Amino acid sequence: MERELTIGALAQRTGLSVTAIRFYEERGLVRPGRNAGGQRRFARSDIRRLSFVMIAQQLGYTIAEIGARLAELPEGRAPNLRDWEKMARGFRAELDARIALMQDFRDRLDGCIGCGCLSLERCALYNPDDEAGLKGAGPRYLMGERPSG
Amino acid sequence: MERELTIGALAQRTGLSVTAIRFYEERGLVRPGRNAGGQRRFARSDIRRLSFVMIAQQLGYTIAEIGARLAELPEGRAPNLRDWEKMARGFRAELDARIALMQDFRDRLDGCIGCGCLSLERCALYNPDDEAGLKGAGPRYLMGERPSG
DNA sequence: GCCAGACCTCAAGTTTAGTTGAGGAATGGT
DNA sequence: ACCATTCCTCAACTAAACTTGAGGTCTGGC
Repeated sequence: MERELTIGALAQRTGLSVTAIRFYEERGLVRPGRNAGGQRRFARSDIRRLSFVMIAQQLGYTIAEIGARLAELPEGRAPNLRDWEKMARGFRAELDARIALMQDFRDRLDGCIGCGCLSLERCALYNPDDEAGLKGAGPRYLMGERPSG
Repeated sequence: MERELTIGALAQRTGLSVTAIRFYEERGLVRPGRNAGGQRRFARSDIRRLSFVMIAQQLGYTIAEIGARLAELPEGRAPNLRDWEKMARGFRAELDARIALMQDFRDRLDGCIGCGCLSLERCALYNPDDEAGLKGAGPRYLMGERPSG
């Protein structure tokens, strides 16, 4: 049983394409070594790293945001369970916030879409009392940049 | 008080940029008329139409998906409350499904990130019992295309 | 009736997240 | 040694959702 994985093996294990993995390397999400012939050799822990990337992407995070999360993991050695758990705690907290926000959106939705207002100035969805909630972290295609007005 | 709005006025009311509104017209999300000089003139109901676009985008829907929803509204006349409510019902149902899915993801997350599995083959997040749930409708950057493997 | 500011079209550029293709080198089983 | 498969780099292409720029026209207040 090999200690290291070729890019093809990693692709098979994760379901990602080989080109996607190279792209992720370019963006700093994985840092494979090279063998004598110049080919990439990945640690087994990179399976998990890329799993995390895929999951976070499904949840709407960008590569840059995911990279920032992964940067919390130790650099030199393979991250252990404790490292992952620590990192996952922050991730889960953000996810909780996102879910709460979506529920909030949904609850406002009936009132807003169905209501008689024709102006966003009075729209509950665009002018919720707690504007702060919308300014927090999170993927921009989910939360969006608020229009400046 | 004017019955129709210029593109600039609409931009101010919605917080969108003028160019974004032109782009949305190109994609069929609004269908303004033109005045004698060839300039766009929008109905007041387009404020609401664009509000919907913005909200749906914040929730992760693509322009194409939003266009499909808006196509449910009547074409010739300005949509009334009942039209909007009918359309919003379907939208809300989808949103509920999305929230349920995210909660599901979150619940699986602790086990998956914190667990000892190094292979996606046994990962609860990638191989949930109810695969069907992931294949349903919804924005692809939230739900993602499942990798083929 | 002048003219700043708003509007018009069309083309090209931007970012994100990759894919596709060309041309070549390394790997590993026989 | 052979050679199919896998891997390498680099450049260019794709799609979505806009923005920016060039060059020109309309509108409306004085």
